[in-house]
Amino acid sequence: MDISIDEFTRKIRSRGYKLTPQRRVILEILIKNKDNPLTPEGVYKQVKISCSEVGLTTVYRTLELLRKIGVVNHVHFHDGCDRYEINDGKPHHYLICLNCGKVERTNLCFIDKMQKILEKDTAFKITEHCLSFFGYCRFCQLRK
Amino acid sequence: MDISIDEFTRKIRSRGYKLTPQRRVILEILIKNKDNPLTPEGVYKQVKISCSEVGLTTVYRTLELLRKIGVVNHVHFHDGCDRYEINDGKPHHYLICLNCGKVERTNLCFIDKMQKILEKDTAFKITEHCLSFFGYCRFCQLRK
DNA sequence: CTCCGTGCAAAGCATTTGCATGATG
DNA sequence: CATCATGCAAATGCTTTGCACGGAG
Repeated sequence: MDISIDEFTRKIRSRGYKLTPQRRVILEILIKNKDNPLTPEGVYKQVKISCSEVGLTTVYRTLELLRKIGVVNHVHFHDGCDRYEINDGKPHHYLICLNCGKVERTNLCFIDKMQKILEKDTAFKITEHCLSFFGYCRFCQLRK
Repeated sequence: MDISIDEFTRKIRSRGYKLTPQRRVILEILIKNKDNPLTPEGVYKQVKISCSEVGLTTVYRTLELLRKIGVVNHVHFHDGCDRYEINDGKPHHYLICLNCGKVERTNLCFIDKMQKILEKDTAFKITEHCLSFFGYCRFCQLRK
């Protein structure tokens, strides 16, 4: 287990933010779903399932806060809503099937290399990136 | 000039879609803005500037149509709206400054290679991808 | 006591849909 | 002239904001 809640709570506190029960619950859910980027609505539902109570507004605000301090990443599946995943320091990239919606994760990555070259070439200081691939999974290829 | 409107209109017609004046205007605008992914609203404004009349709904529908037949790409800048750019066959990737919003384009790309390996490893058939980098441009780095 | 965080309700936008009208091949 | 495309208005859905209440230090 390379993700600990303590590590993240430290990060939150060190920035002067309080670790409220709501923030803790949301963090736990994100850690539990580390392989599955959740929408704010998805986080909200999981909160209910775990028998806790957190307002949807708070979910939105917390996710944005966590993103700002680098605890979660922002991901897009082109389906009209934002998704968030815990940032464990490894690159996460996704394969999204345009037919069945299946999502596969891959951590194959040339991005580090690409990022370094880009930073040198452009003098940009890169802090985040977002990469998703879209296409058809092996089953949907057959079904067409 | 490596982008011709005829090339795209052929693509549209060959799929059984009609080439209406509205679609033509939108195509022209996308070609004119090939270095600058536009939001549907942005396309709509450009239409007005060029003294044409196209409903916003039609803009949405046309962009989605063009995306489906591979004429435009879908891009995300994490700012709450979709963006579209003409697909000239070259990879387009972006550097988005989180401070001033400046967007730079780069076509440095390991994605082709990455895509081939991914397809082999996962049996996914990849048809699109979306890659953006976020960070701070050289000016905003100094201003902080 | 002062802040910061929360949660409700309402507002704000981007996007989609229903439907009657209009244009195209 | 049948079909597909358009455009308005309304609906939808995700996200943000205003504001009063509540809790921690």
